Amino acid sequence: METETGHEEVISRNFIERIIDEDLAQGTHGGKVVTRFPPEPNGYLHIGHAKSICLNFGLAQQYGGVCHLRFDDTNPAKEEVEYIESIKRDIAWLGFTWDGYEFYASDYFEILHTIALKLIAEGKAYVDELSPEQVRTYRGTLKEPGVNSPYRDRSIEENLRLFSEMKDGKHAEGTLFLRAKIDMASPNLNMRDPSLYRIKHTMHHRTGDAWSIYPMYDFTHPLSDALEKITHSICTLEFEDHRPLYDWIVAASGLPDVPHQYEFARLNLNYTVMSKRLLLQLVKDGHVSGWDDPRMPTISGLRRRGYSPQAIRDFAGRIGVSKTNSVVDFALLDHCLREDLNTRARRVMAVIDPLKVVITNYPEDTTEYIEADNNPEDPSAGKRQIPFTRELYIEQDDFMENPPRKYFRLSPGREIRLKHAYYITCDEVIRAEDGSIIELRCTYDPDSRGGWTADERKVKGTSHWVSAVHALPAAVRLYDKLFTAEFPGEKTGNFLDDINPDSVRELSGCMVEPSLAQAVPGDYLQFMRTGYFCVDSVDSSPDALVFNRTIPLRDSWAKLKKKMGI
RNA sequence: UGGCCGAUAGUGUAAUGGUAGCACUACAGAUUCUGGUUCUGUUUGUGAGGGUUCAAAUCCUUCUCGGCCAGCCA
Repeated sequence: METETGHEEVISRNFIERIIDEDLAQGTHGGKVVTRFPPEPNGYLHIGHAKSICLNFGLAQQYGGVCHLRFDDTNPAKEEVEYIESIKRDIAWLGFTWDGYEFYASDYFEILHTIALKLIAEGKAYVDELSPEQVRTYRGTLKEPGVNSPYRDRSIEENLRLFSEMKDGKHAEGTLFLRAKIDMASPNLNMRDPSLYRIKHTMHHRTGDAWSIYPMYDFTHPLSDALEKITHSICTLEFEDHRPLYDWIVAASGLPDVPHQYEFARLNLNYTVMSKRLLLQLVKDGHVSGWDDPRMPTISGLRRRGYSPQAIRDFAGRIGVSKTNSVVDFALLDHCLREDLNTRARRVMAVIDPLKVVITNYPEDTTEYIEADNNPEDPSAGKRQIPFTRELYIEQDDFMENPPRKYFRLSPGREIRLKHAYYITCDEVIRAEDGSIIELRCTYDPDSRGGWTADERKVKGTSHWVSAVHALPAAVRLYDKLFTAEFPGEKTGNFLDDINPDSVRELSGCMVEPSLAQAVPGDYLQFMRTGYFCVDSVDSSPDALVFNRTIPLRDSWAKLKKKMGI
């Protein structure tokens, strides 16, 4: 890329790109780049996974390689088909394709078993029968070395026989297990004879009851990578300690292709939680309506909330890739969202908290249609006609009887502009018996049609509005952060203590412009002057519209109000 | 304190021996038929000490702080 000065622009690369560049230069993997995204189907994908997905699929795209989607389904006790479906849906929605490269670790069970046999035959693995408690004791501690299991030096024949019995389901869970024979004194606990296979008499969602032994992650993962000829196996920081084991397993297998593992820092976001265990708890305990609750940081939650895949991908690109543990500010995600939605969202008028306005000098029984831009940021989005009549609704917030300084919306005697329509002046305030304001009587200036006048007089305030007879009633859900604390659970140790009691507020009786009758889930909408919204994909129906607020518009008036102490 | 990893404005991320930059946030102003958008500007940084060098965020060294690891989970 050339800059204006003609100098070559330095394109900064993250540490993984540099490694790949170097590998390509050295011809390490025959010039190939093959990555993989290896979710365990035991929960829904969240924004942290999106970072990994964008990284792995993005790298493959960038280097003309491929990225495999591989389900790491080695623990049937926790995994379900529902999760596989949701994961595929989410990755596709984010905009990535894996074509024919869809794999399952369970497809390798047969060959994995063969490799296990080979390790046993070479004296690199043995069947142990220590109890789980004993295993813990024998493993030693962080500072003290472990002790060899008394079963460590069984004959190869006996190991083979026992392993075969395990496979044939002749033993109970937790009795026998296969472990690698490495080094019980290693300072790296992962190398203290890690387990390779455990007995589980559980139905597997793909292999059914074919197996009563299942391979462990540390055995399965490196071999799956080698089998698929993965070149760069990218995982998160907590697996750094596993890399020596990863390399040991690949070497012991004798498989020809040697993938390498690289670790990067997982995404942390403030004001939310990112572990599947905690997210599962929110779902199971009913703190949210499900994995796709619009307050959840899951991909499906963000989608239902109205996020665009482009915004999420942009975010993933901006947070960078490094080995530094960090916490990204939620404000950056907000920014990416608003920036994308600003160009994408169709502008509509919706009054969330209606206040009736009667224009006394406007004829009754007259409807005039006013033209409005669908998106001022994008002329190709076209225009539409909006009905204007004598009786309208505007936002309660857009009227104040005794306005403070710098308030330039409607108040008695003051003139404002109705967006796209006319200037109106408030003449009279109508109250209910309890004193509350229920209606405004206004007059309009017929010469201000379209929102301007020939005399070019300044009208600072502009309100959105809907025609009372044409407006569609709707429910609107105003979402806020799920947690009030920047680091949920930091104070008390229990993240539930920091749940935001006002994370959702549902308003009914909102009035939206008639064009919204055609809105469908997946549409990106901006309720002018209010925020970005979408049609709720679960609860909305044509005769009972439900909108979710994706994110409010920036509101400098709210800031000002706060500063002035109002 | 066994091992591994990390530390650059408030946050995230560049600079790989040669002018510490970018984005977000915050703040100030301009523009605006959305108090949106857009534009302009401002504040703030190399964890500490020592060393090598003409020159150190970068190399060496000591220290400090933080993260991860003792599942038959991934």
